[in-house]
Amino acid sequence: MAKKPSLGRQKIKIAKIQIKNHLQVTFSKRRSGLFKKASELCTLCGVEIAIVVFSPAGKVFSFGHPKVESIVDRFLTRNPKLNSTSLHVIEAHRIASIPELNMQLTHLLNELEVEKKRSETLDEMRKASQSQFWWEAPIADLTLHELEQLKDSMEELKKTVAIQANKLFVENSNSVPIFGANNNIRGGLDHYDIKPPPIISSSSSASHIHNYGYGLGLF
Amino acid sequence: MAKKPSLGRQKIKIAKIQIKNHLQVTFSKRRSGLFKKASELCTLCGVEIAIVVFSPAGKVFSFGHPKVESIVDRFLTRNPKLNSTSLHVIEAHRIASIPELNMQLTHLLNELEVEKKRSETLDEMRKASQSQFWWEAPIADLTLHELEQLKDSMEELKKTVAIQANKLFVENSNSVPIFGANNNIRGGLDHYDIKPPPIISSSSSASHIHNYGYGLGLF
DNA sequence: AACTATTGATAATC
DNA sequence: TGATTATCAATAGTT
Repeated sequence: MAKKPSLGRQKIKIAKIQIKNHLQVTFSKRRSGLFKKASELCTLCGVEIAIVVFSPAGKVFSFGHPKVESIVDRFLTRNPKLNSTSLHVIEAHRIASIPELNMQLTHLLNELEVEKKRSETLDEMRKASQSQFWWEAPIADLTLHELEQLKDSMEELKKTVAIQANKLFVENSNSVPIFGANNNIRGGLDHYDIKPPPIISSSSSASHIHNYGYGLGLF
Repeated sequence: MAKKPSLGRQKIKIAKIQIKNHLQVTFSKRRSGLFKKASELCTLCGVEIAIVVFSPAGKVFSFGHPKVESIVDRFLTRNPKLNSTSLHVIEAHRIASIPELNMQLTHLLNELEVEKKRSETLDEMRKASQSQFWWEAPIADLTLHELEQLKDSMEELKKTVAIQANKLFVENSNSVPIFGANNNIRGGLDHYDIKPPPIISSSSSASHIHNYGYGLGLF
């Protein structure tokens, strides 16, 4: 009888797999392969790795050692872990900068007052506008699904605020002491200090709208 | 003549490599291998991947398609892309003449929270610096233990700030029904977002940051 | 960095 | 899913 053993692995072109079932299998296999490679790299070289994958189905898979959050947070804030040496340096600056901190705090309290007044004003305006009609409409008409999405959005905002708080802390803990060491640096660092960056970041966040056509409404 | 060809690849144990030189070579090889696998997975399965690696030397290497920031941001906020349904909802609300005021207020509340957080942080730091005298001792006199204490208290502060951020959010979301009445939160944040400011991205060309991107001709 | 013998990953198949 | 196998691709050790 002519046996037909498996052809075994065949060379494939690196291009989008069209057969959905096939794609799912390949995704699963290669994802676990990728995570395995990552874990080996961790062990062999003692490095820290985070991997985040959004599947075509919108599921999120992640690998992280020691922890995805800590690594991506460090990446986002561009803050390498402080070793004791850099702590020395930073702390030296901090000690020299307590008066500067106070000055900043005073300045900030002023800013905050201004912000509070502005927001109070706008809140008044909002209340006034409530007497109009715009919000009589929607919520009751939303489907459960849509309500869940609203909930997600709100949770995202909550999370964003928490994350930003962390970022602020880390940024402050690094950049503030430097202020005391050199007044001229202050202006430059102000950019990535606190103020919600103006329009600039809109371009980066706008880019998430474009994918390459392989998302096809799956999200 | 009896040549002595390479033994070729030999099996290795997955454990931390001790020989530094060897480790560096392996790290380099396997890192590029990992990124290549990731890019293949992107192409084959049409998924979005972000990888961040902190090398033992503290350098950052990253791979991202389409963009590390957008992916990790989505991961952190646990918020999948808006699908056409929610986009439709948003647009419906917009057409229904939701006042620009709402967006501005959302933006402003964000700013205010950020300002509050900032001043809280600085206030904490100021208080800490006033009450803990040992900080003011010459840095050289600090023991390792004291430095660790410092680190711990900084981390504690970070947590406090994050918690406070949550409280603020909840308070505001209770007193400002606008959040619930329209799904504009995401859209609003897209324009006024508190992402890591773009300036830093210029440091991706800085010597200590190494980025690999799918679609940049690197593979 | 380039080379090659081997191991390790995985495409096809069940 | 999970297992098998023939093959391809990655890489450890060497130059």
